[in-house]
Amino acid sequence: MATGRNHRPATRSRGIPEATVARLPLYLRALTALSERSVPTVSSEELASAAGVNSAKLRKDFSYLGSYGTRGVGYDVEYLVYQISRELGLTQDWPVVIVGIGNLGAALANYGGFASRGFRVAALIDADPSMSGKQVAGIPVRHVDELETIIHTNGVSIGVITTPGGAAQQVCDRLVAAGITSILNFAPTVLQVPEGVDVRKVDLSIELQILAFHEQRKAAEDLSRETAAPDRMRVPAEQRGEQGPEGDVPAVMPA
Amino acid sequence: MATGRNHRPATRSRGIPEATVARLPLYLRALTALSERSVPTVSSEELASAAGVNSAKLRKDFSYLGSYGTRGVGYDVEYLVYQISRELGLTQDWPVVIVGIGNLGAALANYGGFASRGFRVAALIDADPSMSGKQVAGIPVRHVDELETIIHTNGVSIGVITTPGGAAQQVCDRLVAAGITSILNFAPTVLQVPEGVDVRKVDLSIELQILAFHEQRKAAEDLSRETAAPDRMRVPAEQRGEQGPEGDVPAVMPA
DNA sequence: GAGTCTTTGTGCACGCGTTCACAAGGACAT
DNA sequence: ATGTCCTTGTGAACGCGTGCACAAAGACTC
Repeated sequence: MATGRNHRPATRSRGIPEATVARLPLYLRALTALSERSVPTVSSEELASAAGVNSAKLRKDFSYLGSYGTRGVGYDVEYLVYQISRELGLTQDWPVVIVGIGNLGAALANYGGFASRGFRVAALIDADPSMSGKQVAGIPVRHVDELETIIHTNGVSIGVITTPGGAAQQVCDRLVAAGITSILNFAPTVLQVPEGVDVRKVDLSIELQILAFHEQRKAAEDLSRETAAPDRMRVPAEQRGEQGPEGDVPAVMPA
Repeated sequence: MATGRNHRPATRSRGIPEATVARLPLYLRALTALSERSVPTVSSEELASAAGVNSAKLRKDFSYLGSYGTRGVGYDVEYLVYQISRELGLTQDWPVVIVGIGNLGAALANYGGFASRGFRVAALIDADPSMSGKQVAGIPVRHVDELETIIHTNGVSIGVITTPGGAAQQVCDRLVAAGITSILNFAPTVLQVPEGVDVRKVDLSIELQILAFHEQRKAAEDLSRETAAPDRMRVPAEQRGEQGPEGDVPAVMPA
């Protein structure tokens, strides 16, 4: 080390940019892989490429955590793993409840990625009484009536909602009232929460729609590049249900 | 309304900011709900609140699409639904393949949100031969050897990867080679793709880690506030493994 | 110990996204 | 018609995130 001299850039654990926080898990994953291969050190260039980001960005991200690298050498893998884990709060064990044990909830319960890295499924909760007591991924499903009790007894502060959209807000309200302050929402619903509660959402159909937008744009570009005369596009090529990129079919006009 | 007609603000389908595109599905969902309740028009304020965004942002977003509102009145719900659907490319039907029919893949196959809005599961694909022929959500699972054939015959351009992390890059390469240009990746892997291929990732453990970060920060703030003033609820000093926000335990220092 | 080489850490500039604040525009009543 | 009232559409300012480019700093050689 010897580098220990000062370097406490004021922007310590307080001011880490949100965009950086969102990338730390990515770095952590890449570093863990390196660690398992017993790689001792890694340069910003190598690590950045493994994490799929730009090396300057990575260095700047790490600079918010502190000066953990060695110039001319790179970063100590084990040390970085520890620092990032600590920064993300993964040195402690976060109990999590999953509410809504349908296909998706069951899939998440079975997902191995939980326990491995600081998270533990404290309980599975469902509103269907016929589910109660059944085991999913070795964990018994409990009725939603017990929600508050479960949260208090286990000191849960993170909840995952995998209910149908219609039930999500209701479940959310109960979770928040019971003391949950972080929610991961898989339901296709915009949750209203009070100040101080974090919500992150994962929404399959939104992601697909964004992809569809770009896909459409790419198709339109290809089409206009293919035909020398950009006047009339719309060739049978491609999928059946086609539509000009400027398909101004009024269809439904406002009255 | 009679407002229709004219308005072609130059910034047509070309320059829609990415951030706006990502919000369009949100607006669309809120509008669809209004449409089902037969609400004829909606103001930017109302719609914004339903979509969980700021009304100025919403108006600016819509301004990229064109001038579809009526001053003093608001937006025509049906008309906006149509315009946004068209912009997102949902007036056509996108065939999608899901690769990796484990718990998650099966959950997605069962998810109703697909067909309802412009997407159709063209095939389920898995590498396990014993899965082949079995039905999941009424769709037969086919072997990964058929991947290329399936994609070509159905003109698929969007692929969903729900394999384990180790297989993801390999599957991705095959999808891209077969002509897929948009990928939704659920595997915990950073995919390398050539120029022109869009990848969006959904990663449960990354989301949880981000929540954990904020949760830790909130806990640290509460703790430091508690020293001065007593707090209502919140029983113990938190779960077992607590750690100061500045827990500078050197633990392992690099050489 | 001096010089070279490598890689970090960061100052700076730029572009995107967000928000404010208000003029422009249209509906509706009189 | 004319005036009032309401809501949109947008110019402008600001802040965050990104990427470049380079000086600073340590390791390694001779």
